[in-house]
Amino acid sequence: MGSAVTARDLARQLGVSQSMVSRAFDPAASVAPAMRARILEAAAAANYRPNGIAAALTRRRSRIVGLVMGELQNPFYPAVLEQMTLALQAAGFEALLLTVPPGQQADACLPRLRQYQVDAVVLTSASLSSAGAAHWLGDGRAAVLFNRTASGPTPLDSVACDNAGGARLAAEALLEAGRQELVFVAGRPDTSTSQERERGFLSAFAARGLRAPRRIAAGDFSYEAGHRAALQAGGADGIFFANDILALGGMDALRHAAGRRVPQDVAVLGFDDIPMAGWPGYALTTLRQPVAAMIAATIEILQARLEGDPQPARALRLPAELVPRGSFLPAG
Amino acid sequence: MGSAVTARDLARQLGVSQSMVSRAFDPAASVAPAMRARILEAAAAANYRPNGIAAALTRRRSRIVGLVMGELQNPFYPAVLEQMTLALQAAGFEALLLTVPPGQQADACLPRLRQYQVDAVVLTSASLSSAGAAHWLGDGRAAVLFNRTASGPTPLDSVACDNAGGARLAAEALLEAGRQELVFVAGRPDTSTSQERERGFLSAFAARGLRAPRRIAAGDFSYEAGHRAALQAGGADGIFFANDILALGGMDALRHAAGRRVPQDVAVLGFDDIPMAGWPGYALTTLRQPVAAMIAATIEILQARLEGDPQPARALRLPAELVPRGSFLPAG
DNA sequence: AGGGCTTTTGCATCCGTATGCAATCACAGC
DNA sequence: GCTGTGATTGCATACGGATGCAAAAGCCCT
Repeated sequence: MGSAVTARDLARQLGVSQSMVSRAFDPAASVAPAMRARILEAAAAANYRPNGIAAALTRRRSRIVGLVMGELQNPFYPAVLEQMTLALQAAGFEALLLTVPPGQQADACLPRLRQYQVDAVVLTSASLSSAGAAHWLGDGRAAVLFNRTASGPTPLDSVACDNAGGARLAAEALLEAGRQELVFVAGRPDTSTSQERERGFLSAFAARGLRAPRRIAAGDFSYEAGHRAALQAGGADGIFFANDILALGGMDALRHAAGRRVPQDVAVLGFDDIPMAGWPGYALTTLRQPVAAMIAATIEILQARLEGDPQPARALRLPAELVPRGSFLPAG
Repeated sequence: MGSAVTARDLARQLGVSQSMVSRAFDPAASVAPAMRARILEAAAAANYRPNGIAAALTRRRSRIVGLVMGELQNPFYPAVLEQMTLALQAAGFEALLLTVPPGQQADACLPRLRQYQVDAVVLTSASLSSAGAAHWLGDGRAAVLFNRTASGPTPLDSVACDNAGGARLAAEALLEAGRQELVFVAGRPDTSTSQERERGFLSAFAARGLRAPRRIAAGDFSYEAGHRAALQAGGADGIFFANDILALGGMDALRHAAGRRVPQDVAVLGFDDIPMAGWPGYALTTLRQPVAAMIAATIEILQARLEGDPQPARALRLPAELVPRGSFLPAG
């Protein structure tokens, strides 16, 4: 603390000005190569690193990105969080993690984020009101919705996977396998993921002139909700759950409570491809989200926006991939 | 950005000095009640909040706590992360999330944490070298190991659950139930959790003058490792896994690959009580870590240290609780 | 050698807030 | 009404670095 070396200390020690120390750390600054080398060497020796807080103050850019997470109990997100943090670090940002207190709107986090001069926000789970978004963006800060899409017209960029397309794949595979009585289990109704997956699933039926499959509302994206939903599925021979965690709960219900065999009696499909989907006890056939690509895209968009990219907001969609496992083996 | 209201703006508008605005936000400062009310009201109207970055600069305290996480793929940690973030927020801190790139020492994160003037660090999974710890603490910053204990003599505080005691409970329950051929499955060997759980498990045997149970090294704390380990368990009639995720992999192996019934043929116990342990498909009997209490203790220690508490480092242990489920029903 | 240029460097100042210190004010006691 | 005392307030400066601007130093050419 008192022992922390400052740019001034280093400058004095080297007999140069503090500005030069500052510039030596800015690759874009014009500094004689010899001088830069001398400074960086001395800095390394003294264990000096520019104070990020002070830099943030003058630059009006903190290089901190707020990560607003909810639903951390959905096993899809920990992996996202881990990779996102690493990717942000690699891009030169730090990640400030905010958890939305259950039931709250993400808008509640904005004041705290502004207070810490966060450059950008990545929102998963929770979304922003368009008023909140407009306010935030108006300040020259960036925001990206991850695995989510804004409902109304919005100035927010979003990155998600092609939920509808993935769900259509699920429906087509089930239909081609000759499954007759299909069911869709919806998750949290106010999420774009659940809505889009439902829409995509239905679209395959419409395209073939079939009547829409039965729909069960699980209420939210939890194991327990999936469990309950599956018990209402009656004699369905194919169930597409809005995400994996629902599907796992559903499979357990089907097998242990309803006494039905998966996949012989009933095929089960999920969405996300969380680690547990691959466990032999479940072997859940599912649609894999291209997480790595989604994260890369997110960061690219953030950086572009921070550099002032004036494009209108985009809703980027990356394709989901069907991962066949034991809970349903597609024909062919 | 340009539109951000500063304390000066507000002060000018109110015809007072900037200092008064600053003080109005400091509950300990002496400000006439009427003045404070007037300022806070105007602040609210103007949507003003003190710039945390600037405050951090003058205060030499950022009110940011670094959270160094690893093993985010272990479902025990997401819950910890979520609660920890909420608790830190409630205590007036922000959480900066750092992921240790796989295989790296947490020391690698310290420079970045210093750079952002983080007040304190909470380390889960990864640990600090004692040199790194000494350096960090010497700077007036705090650090706490969570769910981990330092191996050698160390100046680091730690909060964990009583792993040895919990493991002893597991052993005693198995022995009292008359299980004869017991096995301990170790996790990552260099973690205090695995070591202590093993030690505690063995101690129950020693106390009864029984020879030590068999030991299988899973290698790390993953589902797959647990799966592999269980296949080596032969005719064991009771297996205590160093944590839940190992136990789940083990149960699947026992049931689906080894064709053994749980709990009739073999009792299975885990440690942590992750959400999946409660799923009906597993119904894993396990030792619950008192996560909420551990987090509260962690924050309490952090705060005390930041206020200069000179106590020697403590290793706090909170008791684990046996949660009986279907994978092993203790006698009585 | 001198002029016109391009790099390098240093000087000052600013970012937005906190805080020690001195000035001011309010109010009680006499 | 005047002085003493404590509560309020304003002033000035510091925190650690970034950066516009001008001064200084090279450099190339005629």
